[in-house]
Amino acid sequence: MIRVATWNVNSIRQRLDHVLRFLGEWGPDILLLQETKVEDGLFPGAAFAENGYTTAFSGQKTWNGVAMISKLPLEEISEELPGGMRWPEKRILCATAAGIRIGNVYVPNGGSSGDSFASKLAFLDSLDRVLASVPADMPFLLAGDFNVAPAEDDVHDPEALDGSVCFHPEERLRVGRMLSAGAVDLFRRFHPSGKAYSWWDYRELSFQRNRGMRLDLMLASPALAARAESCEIVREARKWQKPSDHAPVLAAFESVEQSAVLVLEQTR
DNA sequence: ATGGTCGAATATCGA
Repeated sequence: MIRVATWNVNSIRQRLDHVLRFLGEWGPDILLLQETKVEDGLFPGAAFAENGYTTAFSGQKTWNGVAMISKLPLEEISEELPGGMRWPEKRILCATAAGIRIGNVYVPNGGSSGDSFASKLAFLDSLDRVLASVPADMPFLLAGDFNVAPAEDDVHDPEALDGSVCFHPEERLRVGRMLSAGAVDLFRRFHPSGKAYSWWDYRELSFQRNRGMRLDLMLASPALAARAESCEIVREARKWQKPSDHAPVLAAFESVEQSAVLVLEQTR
């Protein structure tokens, strides 16, 4: 079994204790982080090394920043996604672990000014091309903070929020394209309906009132989705002292050896 | 319609 998680931590330096606690209590083999908000020279890699994890990170001062924390070796670490997608800000990190090519993304929020929304749509268009470039038999995971709630069950009030940032038809259309092209939204594979959120605004007691959005997604290629065993949102972490506004999302996959046995049994 | 709460960096901006 291989466990992979994604978490927008809203500053790795503010959330270091939370990340170590999550690693200890939930045991992911690989954890993808977004919004680390730290340049590479100040990334707290030693704290993870002391606990037996290897790290890869791509950060910048003040904003953005992505990282991967792993028990397993991280190979072919790159700031480029399959098909050649790159981005001028530090929003992309890609590596192979346990034979799975894993793309970690922090999609622009797109909420502050006019051209930032256009840039968000361009980022989502590029992700669509990334997925199209991946062969169906390649185990590939595209995960992170997409800043898009794909469906009505992914927001607390779809009527009120329709057309607003993170629940705008143009954003949902683009995520919908990825899903209809064959990418599998792992959380919805195991929880096809029902309200579910991974982010709650710090303001207006949103978490206490459970008014949130499901913005953190794990999209699996068909080959990897076939090996998925579970996918959960770890709401508990949003209750910890001084939390991130996002909760981790954790998925489990059969190891290649397990799935090979399954295929043999099915073809017998 | 506005502001509400965080984080980085120290006045505001981004989310």
